Amino acid sequence: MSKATINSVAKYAGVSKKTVSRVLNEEPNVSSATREKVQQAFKDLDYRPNPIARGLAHNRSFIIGCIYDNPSKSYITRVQTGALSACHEKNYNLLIHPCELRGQALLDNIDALIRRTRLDGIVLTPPFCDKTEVLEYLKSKNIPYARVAPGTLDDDSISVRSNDEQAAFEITELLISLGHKDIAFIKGHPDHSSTTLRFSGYLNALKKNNIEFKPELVDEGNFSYHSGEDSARKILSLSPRPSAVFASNDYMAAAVLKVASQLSLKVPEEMSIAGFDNAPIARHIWPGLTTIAQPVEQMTYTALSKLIEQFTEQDDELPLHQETLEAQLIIRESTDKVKN
Amino acid sequence: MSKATINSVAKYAGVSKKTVSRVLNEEPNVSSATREKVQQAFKDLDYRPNPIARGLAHNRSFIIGCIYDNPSKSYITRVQTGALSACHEKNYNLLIHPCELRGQALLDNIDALIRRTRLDGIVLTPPFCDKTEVLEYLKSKNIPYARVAPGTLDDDSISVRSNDEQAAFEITELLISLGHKDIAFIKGHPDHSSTTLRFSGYLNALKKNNIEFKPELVDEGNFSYHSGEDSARKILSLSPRPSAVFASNDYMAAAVLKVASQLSLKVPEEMSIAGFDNAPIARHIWPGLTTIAQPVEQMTYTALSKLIEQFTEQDDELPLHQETLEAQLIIRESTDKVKN
DNA sequence: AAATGACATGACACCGGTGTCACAATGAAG
DNA sequence: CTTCATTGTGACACCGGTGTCATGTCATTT
Repeated sequence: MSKATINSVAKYAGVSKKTVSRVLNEEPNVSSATREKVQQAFKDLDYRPNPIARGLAHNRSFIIGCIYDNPSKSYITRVQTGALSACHEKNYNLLIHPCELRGQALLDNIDALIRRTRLDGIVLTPPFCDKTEVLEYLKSKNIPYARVAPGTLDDDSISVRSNDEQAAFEITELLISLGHKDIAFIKGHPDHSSTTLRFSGYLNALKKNNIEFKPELVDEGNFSYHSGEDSARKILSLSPRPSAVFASNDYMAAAVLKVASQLSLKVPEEMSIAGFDNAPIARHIWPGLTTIAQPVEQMTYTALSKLIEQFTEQDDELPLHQETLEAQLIIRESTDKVKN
Repeated sequence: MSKATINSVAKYAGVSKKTVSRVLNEEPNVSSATREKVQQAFKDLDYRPNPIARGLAHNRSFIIGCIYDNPSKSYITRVQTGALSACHEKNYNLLIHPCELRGQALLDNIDALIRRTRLDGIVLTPPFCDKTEVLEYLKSKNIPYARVAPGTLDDDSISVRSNDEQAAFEITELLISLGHKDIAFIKGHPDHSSTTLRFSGYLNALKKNNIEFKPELVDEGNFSYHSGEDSARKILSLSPRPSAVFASNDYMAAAVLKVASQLSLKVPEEMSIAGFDNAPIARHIWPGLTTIAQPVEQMTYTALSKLIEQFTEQDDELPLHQETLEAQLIIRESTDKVKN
């Protein structure tokens, strides 16, 4: 059985448990002869240190919490994938914690998580990464945190994001370059900073290309498929009808496609549609959606790696707390030249 | 700061730490006066016991692992939701562990997980719940586990599933009742037991309704959208073309819909399509997919609750280790009467 | 030859809880 | 008025690691 403890290893190797501990942690001042004896004992006894005991001694849990409230399962899964690979690399464990941004007891909820698990740090994903309330609470509790895809980089916390605004600008310019002038826009959930950023990329692209901004072409969604349907119905019944719709995410874009089908509008011949996020649905519907792929896994991985590194290198000031990764335009079948 | 330990509480209340521990664990033989004093101290000092120390003393981690290898993000998320609610209820933590069924070092991978975290139990989701190799390994290591949606109930482990075979039978009968006789079937991934069960439900429905089984109408997929596309292309180019397709999950059904669109085949007028799982995509595409909704959250919740209960009630033999929950037929727009 | 310092090692307390056991106080039974 | 259970309580060791400090062994310096 895997009953080997540090004591049994010490006895087996004929040294003190402290020496075993030294070998374990690669501390200096152990003779190579002793080191080898102990390492042989590790192998012979199939020993693994008990992380719980180690945690108690260090007053650490080696647990990272990941907080999210996001309707997109694929986004969540991608965040988890990135977070897990960072954790595994550094021998940490990941605890997932879905919770509601607007829940009445958000801070109590997070507090309960912290106390129940004694976690060492937290990864905040949208929309929590922009919730001042949460950030200040964590600071006051002295819980280190890292932010994934925040809207602002104004404090000195670890933040990794991608260039939402620039990407929205590019996809809008793509539509413009295809001849579209009346480009409708569906906004995302107001609690998410990406909503503002993407809208602003859209506006910038119009401005740069001297296209008049028409407020009636903008509708407010909330990133859900359902909200996209509502917005699409409004937008597609406008007269004159815009020739393209840029939705702030792929679920809403898919909803636009559905409504277009119901109205027997051909996509992309009569209507171009663009989304954002490169969710699986973007390639699971026909025509496939032109969209933006963000490096979600990599953002999370990077943020978490920085966070964990910060635990170990206590005094070295790392100035590179903030990073912006590139998003990528993906052109599929849902966008085409405007029909004259 | 939340520095309150059992020692500080003991001093504050003027009792020994053992007595505090007794109050914490609701042990008998504490006078009500003492109990109140200690409970007041808990409040005054805002004390929470340290789960790590408790874990060390008990040689427990209060961690449950959840192992999965599933291409469907929504399925994973639903499993997680169910697992989390069971864990929170019993003050356990959930560790997610995606890993590859066919990876060369599956058992090593699981072994590393166990040793790294010292977890108290494992939830196995498809396809792991049917992998004899894994089950036997866990038994040999004495790690308690619960199975979600296993194909067989032949051992005495905790298992919660839904009636896949019956559900597939019903959805096939629905198609038959709509007048379809040539109903194609796309199988799932051979490693998943649901693949066999769903196929067998399909066969039973044909048989019961005296419809000839035509092997050329069956194609092998692997639950992925991509495999569904391949199968759809084969099936839809058959001559004569079947009037309906039943795919073993919604992703493959969505792919059939895409291929049908590309061939300008109208769904459901010229072709009925049914899926399985009620994944988000089933209602995110147009027409919406007729499908089967399984109580995934509830299955996982139930399995995990039973598992955790088993830790506490050590000798009481609970005979209700196995349970089957009802799946539900959901009729949407993708199925209709056959055209004559 | 004695003093110095670098290195190697172990004894011991400690992290924050829990289990075991001893013991005092109380009440009931003989 | 003893005797004996029962109840309430605390001292102490222990879970499996880590930190601190003392000590022993050398090689180097003076």
